[in-house]
Amino acid sequence: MSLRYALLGMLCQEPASGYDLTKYFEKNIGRYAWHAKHTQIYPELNRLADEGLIRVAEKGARGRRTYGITAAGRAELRAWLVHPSSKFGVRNEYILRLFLVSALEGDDARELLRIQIERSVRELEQLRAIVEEIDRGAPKAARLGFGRVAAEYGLRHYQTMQDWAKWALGRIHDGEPRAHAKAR
Amino acid sequence: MSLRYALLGMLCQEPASGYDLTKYFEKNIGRYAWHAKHTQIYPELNRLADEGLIRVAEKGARGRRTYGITAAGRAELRAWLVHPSSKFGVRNEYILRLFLVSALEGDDARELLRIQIERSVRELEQLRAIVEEIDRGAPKAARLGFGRVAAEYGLRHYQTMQDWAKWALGRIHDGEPRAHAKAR
DNA sequence: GCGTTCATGTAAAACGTTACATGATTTG
DNA sequence: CAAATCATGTAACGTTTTACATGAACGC
Repeated sequence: MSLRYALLGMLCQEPASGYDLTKYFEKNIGRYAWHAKHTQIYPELNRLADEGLIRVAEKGARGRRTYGITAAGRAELRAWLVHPSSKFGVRNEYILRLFLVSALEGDDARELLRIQIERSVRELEQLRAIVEEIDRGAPKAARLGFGRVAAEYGLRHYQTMQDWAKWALGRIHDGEPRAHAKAR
Repeated sequence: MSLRYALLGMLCQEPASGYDLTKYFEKNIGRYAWHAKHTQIYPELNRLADEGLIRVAEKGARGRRTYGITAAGRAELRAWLVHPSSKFGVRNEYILRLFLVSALEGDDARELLRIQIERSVRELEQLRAIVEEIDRGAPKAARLGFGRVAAEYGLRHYQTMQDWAKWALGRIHDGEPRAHAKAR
């Protein structure tokens, strides 16, 4: 059910085609908030159009259809955002891996945590480059999806992950690796 | 496919029943890394047992079966953690909502962001209480799932979310709400 | 003994991924 | 004119949720 709201939210910012939206998912929103592929996006767009929440605003070359949000669509999105819905449903394999690393034997865990930290350093470097590019003008890129907002989140998120992984590494060093490994 | 590794990871820390694991998912790992319900956990445990990756270590009252990981299970988990698999597949409705808020009209967005920030303040307070409890002894709670490691992640994660939401709020205030609302 | 928590399951429906498919337009 | 990219789709399969189901043990 979240997919439709993600789409409405993106179309609320600016009109876009299914192809555009697929790219936004890949680059921005899909990296941090919600992931979807074109095979799910196209049918959902057709459904949203049938329900009158979005509408074809423009037809382009190669059968391209640019959709815009309707008043009904905006109302639907707003209603969803306002209503509490305190239930989560997190799925993040990257974080899962970091959690599970700490279940391994001490040496293994240390080695794998170090690798994960290195990876997130590289991730951060790439993100910093993207943010700089956006901030130094690049007006088109800035508007794509949730460009700047997403990038800022990514920056803070990966920094947090890295700090946490280092904290976890320190904890393993400090002698309390797996309380139960000994007890077994 | 991630579910089975989440289960193996938890059983690697200490033996547990399907019922225990369901609770760990609700309280710890499911809040930050991977979410699953008992209707998915029980069949998966039976499959893992059939494959020899886990085994019934103890039978208790009310049909309770406590599983322990086998050597094969540990090897399987390790192999998965070592191999790169750089593809993400994030799904986090909470973050999605924060992203989408910025797609709304200025006033609406400000109001909703404030509500979200208040929520995460409360969330943080609860977490801090849990962490304190764990650190002040509470040896059983500390061992459940990824208790302390998960709580620390949660702490840092929610603090980051809150800081980011405030940053986003400031950005909306500073006159650049939705570049395209005007252009249309 | 009554309500709650413990403990495990099944089946249908909804959601999401993978593999397959097609053709138009642009770029070099 | 060949390769890359743009652009949209369908069908089979796998994963996850929702609704339904059952019964044992514990606390009051």
